[in-house]
Amino acid sequence: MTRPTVNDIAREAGVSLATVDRVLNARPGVRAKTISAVNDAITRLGYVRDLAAANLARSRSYRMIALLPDGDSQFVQTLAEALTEAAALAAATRLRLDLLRYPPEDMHVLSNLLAGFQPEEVAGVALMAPETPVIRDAVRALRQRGIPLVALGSDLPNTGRDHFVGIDSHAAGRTAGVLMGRFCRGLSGRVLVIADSMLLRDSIERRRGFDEVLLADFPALDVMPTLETHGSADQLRRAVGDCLAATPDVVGLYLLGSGHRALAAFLRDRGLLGRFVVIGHELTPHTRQALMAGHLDAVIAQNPGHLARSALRVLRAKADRIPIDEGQEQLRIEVVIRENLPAEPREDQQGDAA
Amino acid sequence: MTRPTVNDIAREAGVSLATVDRVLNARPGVRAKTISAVNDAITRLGYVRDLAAANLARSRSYRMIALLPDGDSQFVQTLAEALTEAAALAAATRLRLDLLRYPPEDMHVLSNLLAGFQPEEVAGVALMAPETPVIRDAVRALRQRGIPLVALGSDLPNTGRDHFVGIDSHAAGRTAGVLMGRFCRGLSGRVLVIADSMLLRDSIERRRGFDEVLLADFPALDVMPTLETHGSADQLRRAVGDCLAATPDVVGLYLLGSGHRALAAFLRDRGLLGRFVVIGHELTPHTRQALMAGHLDAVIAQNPGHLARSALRVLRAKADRIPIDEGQEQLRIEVVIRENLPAEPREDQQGDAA
DNA sequence: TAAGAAATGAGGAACGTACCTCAAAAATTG
DNA sequence: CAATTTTTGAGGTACGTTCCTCATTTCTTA
Repeated sequence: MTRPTVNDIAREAGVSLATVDRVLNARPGVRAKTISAVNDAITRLGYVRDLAAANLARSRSYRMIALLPDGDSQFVQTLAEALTEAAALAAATRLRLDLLRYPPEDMHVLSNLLAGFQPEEVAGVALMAPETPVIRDAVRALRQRGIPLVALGSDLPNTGRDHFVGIDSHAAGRTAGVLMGRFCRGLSGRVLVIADSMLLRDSIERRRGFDEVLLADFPALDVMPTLETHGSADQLRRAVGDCLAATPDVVGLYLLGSGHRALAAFLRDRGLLGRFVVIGHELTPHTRQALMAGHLDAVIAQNPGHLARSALRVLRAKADRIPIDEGQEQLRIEVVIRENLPAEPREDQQGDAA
Repeated sequence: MTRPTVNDIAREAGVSLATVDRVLNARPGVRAKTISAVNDAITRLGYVRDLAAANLARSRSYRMIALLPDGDSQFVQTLAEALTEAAALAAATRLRLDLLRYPPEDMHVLSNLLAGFQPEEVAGVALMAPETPVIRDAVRALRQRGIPLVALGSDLPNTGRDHFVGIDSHAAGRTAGVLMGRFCRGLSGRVLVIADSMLLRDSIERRRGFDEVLLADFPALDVMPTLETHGSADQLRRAVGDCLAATPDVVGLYLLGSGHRALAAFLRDRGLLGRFVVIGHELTPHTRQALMAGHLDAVIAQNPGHLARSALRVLRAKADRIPIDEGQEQLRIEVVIRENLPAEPREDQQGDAA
């Protein structure tokens, strides 16, 4: 009736507890025949190791590290908060997360940080970084030392990272493209694409997906070359202003990255708010506000809370060398419009010990 | 350096371990002054109770029950699988889930089932059922006995259920409405609404949300009275056929419930596939296929995996009387189009004991 | 201030697993 | 077959908490 324990296995298999323990924990000195006898008993009884007890006995505690670029990106900021929150909850199951920020302008700082992590101290690393050669090497070396690493938000496919926690940027761009195309049904004209910088893998892939869809399925829409703002509101005003002046038949705006506040301010000044179909990425206080006000028609987003929790779950699984639940870790490309905007996250996080 | 334990609290507060235990577990016989002394020590040390150890000591095991209506609804089927899968994972943390189905035509069977659950045996119940008077009474009685209950998929607001795991149907209907309106930009005409039955709370609320949006924001579209199919493909063919014959200017179809396969077959027969904007609910093998084929333009969905895991987490939290993480339990109203369709779930679930 | 009640302390057993040591048994080798 | 190696058994301690008992101290109140 109750759950079988290691003692039950021993009895069932006709061996001692010590032998069961050797088999369960893959310790040496057991004959193949005995091993299979124990495993048979395990399957016969339907034994499932009590992870709580196991971790308690091991007095295992996991120190994880999350590395995010420094700067004032709203998305990174939100993700940092989500990580902190997820870590607070995971603290009850002996996981500690240190959240570090690195200067995005110098990858050597990050590389040195990574090089300093030792397997005795660090049970896993979640990293959000572009895949430069320096980083690639540092990640490879880290994994060589036996420290699991998951790429967070932006993939590092050529580093052998253990897992990627995030959404497929290309598919996200395609999704944005379809929405742009469909929301512009019956219209013909040009679509402006605005990015911080086209050096980031994410931006490139989104743009590629977006273009694909518009080219194939919405011939009435014409996608213009990307306007790069480098995070500057002035540059955005200038670039978009010039472009609108030169091409009067703009019907849609696609923001690959940030700049929603600057764009809204600019459009408001010109009396153009609501004139275009506007689609952007990531749900931040700014995009949320723009959605509510109706200046922004849709946002393609990944849920920072899910991102954070998934990263911690995967890292723990990797540290324990147990398989991950693919279904649970598959993050959705969310389409957010005003009508399915989730309620504002509340601020009062009361971690109560009682 | 290491995590503080109950012994550390005792030392810090200058009391005995027994007293700390009394405070932590809200046992009687401690002066208010002592309680606050202990709590101060707890906050000073940043103590977080080790849940693994706590549950081990309690040798608490949770037997939860999930109750779903019987029948061949694809969504319920998928949800049942998700629950089984989530339960398999939760087994490692001493949770057992019994999944029961009840005949949807007789609520007294369900009511009797609920009446039979005793708090000594059942740590929590997840229930998907319409809110009839019989059920309302049974749920109230259950909670009176101290058994936590969460409403699954469809809310039971007047029963005092501990929590609702699911999405807001009204908002889901509004979301469907906006997509219908925007995907029909430039068109004017009628929109057909097809439902299994309008007796279900969900259908009513979706319909209400849908109507609201179309009425307020898309005056060019005219919503027709609901066609009820009662789950029968024939009835669907007849009703939709009659309606299309009578009103030639139909531009959109909205499926409140199931019937995607029957609708696709009907439209194919008539050579009408792809002629209308079609929007439906829930991601099932049928809607997935229809999305891929392009017969269905968007699906408003809730993620069955999230639903299942959220239900188990909430029930466990309720059983432990600890607060739930609102952020994590807030389920999103997903908008699924072909471009953000998640990869087909794989079948090979390998639960490995080693 | 003495009797009674309330609060606190001391100690131990238990939960299921990990990990250790030492001795005994079994298998393998020369 | 004896010597050696390998495998197995027996038993203990530890992890951090819960929950119990019984003794002792401290506070109330008549």
